Amino acid sequence: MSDCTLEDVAARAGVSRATASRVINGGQRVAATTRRAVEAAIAELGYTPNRAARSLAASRSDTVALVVSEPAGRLFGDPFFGQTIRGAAGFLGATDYQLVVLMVQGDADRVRVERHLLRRNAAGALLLSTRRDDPLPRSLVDAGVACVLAGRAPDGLAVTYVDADNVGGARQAVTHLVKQGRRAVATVTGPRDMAPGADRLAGWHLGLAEAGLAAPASLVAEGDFTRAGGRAAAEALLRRRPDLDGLFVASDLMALGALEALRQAGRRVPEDVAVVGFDDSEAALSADPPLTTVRQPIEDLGRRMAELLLAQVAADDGAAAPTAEILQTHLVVRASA
Amino acid sequence: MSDCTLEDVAARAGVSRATASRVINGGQRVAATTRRAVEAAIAELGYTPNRAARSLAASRSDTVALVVSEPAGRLFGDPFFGQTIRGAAGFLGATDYQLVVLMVQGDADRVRVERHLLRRNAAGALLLSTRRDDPLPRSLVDAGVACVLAGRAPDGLAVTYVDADNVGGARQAVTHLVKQGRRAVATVTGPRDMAPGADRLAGWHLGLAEAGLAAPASLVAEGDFTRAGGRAAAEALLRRRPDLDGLFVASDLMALGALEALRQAGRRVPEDVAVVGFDDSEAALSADPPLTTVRQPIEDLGRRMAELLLAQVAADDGAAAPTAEILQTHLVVRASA
DNA sequence: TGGTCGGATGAGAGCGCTCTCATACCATCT
DNA sequence: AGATGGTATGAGAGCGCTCTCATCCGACCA
Repeated sequence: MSDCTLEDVAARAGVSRATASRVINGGQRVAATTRRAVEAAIAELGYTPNRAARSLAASRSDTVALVVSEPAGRLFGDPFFGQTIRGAAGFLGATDYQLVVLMVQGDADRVRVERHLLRRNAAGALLLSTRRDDPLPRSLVDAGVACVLAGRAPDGLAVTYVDADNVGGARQAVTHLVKQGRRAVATVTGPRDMAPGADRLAGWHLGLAEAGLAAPASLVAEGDFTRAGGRAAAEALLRRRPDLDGLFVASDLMALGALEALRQAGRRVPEDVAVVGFDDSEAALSADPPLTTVRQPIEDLGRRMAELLLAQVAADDGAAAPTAEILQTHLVVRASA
Repeated sequence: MSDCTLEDVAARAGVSRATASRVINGGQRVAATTRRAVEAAIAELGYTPNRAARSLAASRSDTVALVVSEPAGRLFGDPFFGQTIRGAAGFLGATDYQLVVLMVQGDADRVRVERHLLRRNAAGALLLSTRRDDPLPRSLVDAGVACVLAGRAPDGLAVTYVDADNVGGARQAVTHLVKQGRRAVATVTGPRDMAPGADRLAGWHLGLAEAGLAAPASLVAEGDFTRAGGRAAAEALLRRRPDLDGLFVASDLMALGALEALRQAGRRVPEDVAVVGFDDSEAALSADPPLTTVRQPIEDLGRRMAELLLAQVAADDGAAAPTAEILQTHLVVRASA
């Protein structure tokens, strides 16, 4: 099984190396009998192509880079990171491509990774990064390196991306609250200059509008995706709007803080105030009461990113139009709303 | 910056390709002035070696495989997975090696991955897998492929591994409970045929022994690392030992279940029963009350695994003795104990 | 001064594969 | 029968690098 080359396969099948190669790569222009002979030889020998030789000769890479910018890793949290990798690696496992993980933790790394990609050491890149001002996506696009972003692309950047339906998910959450008879449905937002923060707020607006309810500024408080921030925002909301009876919080972690604030204020959840979070993190399940929340298909996101990247690589006629793909979210109803 | 080969560097430096290569690879037997000339050329040209060509010519791989067996991914949970990758990839980023993630989700994958590694398509493998009966580690060791396991190695397998100090962590937890004056300290264990389950139980025994307390079987209930399992085990414990005043639960998730059982039984935490978990997962923080727990240095674990693997690869005199490395755990005191 | 030794360097042969061409072959058409 | 076209195949030139040898040159010794 160990070392055996194309040459060996060719010899055993009684053909030339070129023909054996043809069979392996799609097998166009090969007579059926010849192909069968080669395939048999491959099976008997347990042949596996040498990846290095292959990509050297073809001057293309069989590697897909997953670039993780450190701030992203921190903010999105590990589950997000791990699940995305799982999705992408799972999909790529069925192809000839391999997933290599590139971590960017400082400027030296940034340069190294950028050079690596620009020199075409990977077929393309999957970018995980929250920073909207990260220059890497633009460099790659300009250099014609195939890439796919996780999360909505920055304005003005024509690049393929896959995102969870933040707007739709938030809308769903609000609709759910309204259906429970809530009329004063407030929201704790994420930072508004981050796409998920802005989008979930937009979804809240949409949900209220659909229900014919007003969305005054007094029902909006900005958090920062941390637990403490969620708590502070909820407290402000409670002060401004004592009539509050529904609360959509743009992340589970913030919702945990909001739950504290509500408890402290003597409000029962969900009797007095119904709460819906976002993310369906582990924390949502362990909250008290368990949090109704919006689940994002993170693993699917990783998978789709990989899929779209390969499509882009395959159709490398340069002019491949950037695609945007929005993955449906799903409301998980628990006790809090 | 883009394509420029060793040949270009050599030409610019006025030397032969061989000499340029020497400078890049350790630079033995090269005159100081020559070396400087080559280094200058490299800098000016922004040269980066072609990985494929390199590993083809040297017939070695610059790739480290991280093999994730699916059951492991599920059981350990995503945070474990993500953090390990982060640690390993972070460390490897500073070397010439790259981390490729290989997911094993079925038999086809198993064969593919095994063949991949046996054919030396990677310099070595980092193995993440809970199944003690997984045949992969043994195959690799037998074939002389460098590898490092996450978690204690199965008995009889001479292989390097890195593990968190499950015994010590559990001991610490128990000692903490005893120091709070608890005398009837029970434990909810993981499955005993899993190393972490067995080791944490051993730590519990150790802690009690050190405190001069007895450890009757009535204080032990087996869980399965799930929340429901933890709840059931705690209920059993409460039934058997109404005098229970301390509880060490071998995972946070199970501790969440135990907390439910205690609440239902009308016991206050920590007043009536003090509880300590294990893992310091996100859930621990959001539990009610926030869980005192044992934190494992997962990211360090990934980093050390990578480090030990490279050491093994470097010292490939075959007879490299397997190393075991145990990473210290750390008690995080919150409200539950 | 001739001989010797050792370190610096260059020449060149691959590593295992892909891919372009040229060639051989057969069928079809005039 | 000769011309034409299309398809299956083989020959061979690299891809960019490493590594073994042979070579060269200056230093040192007798």
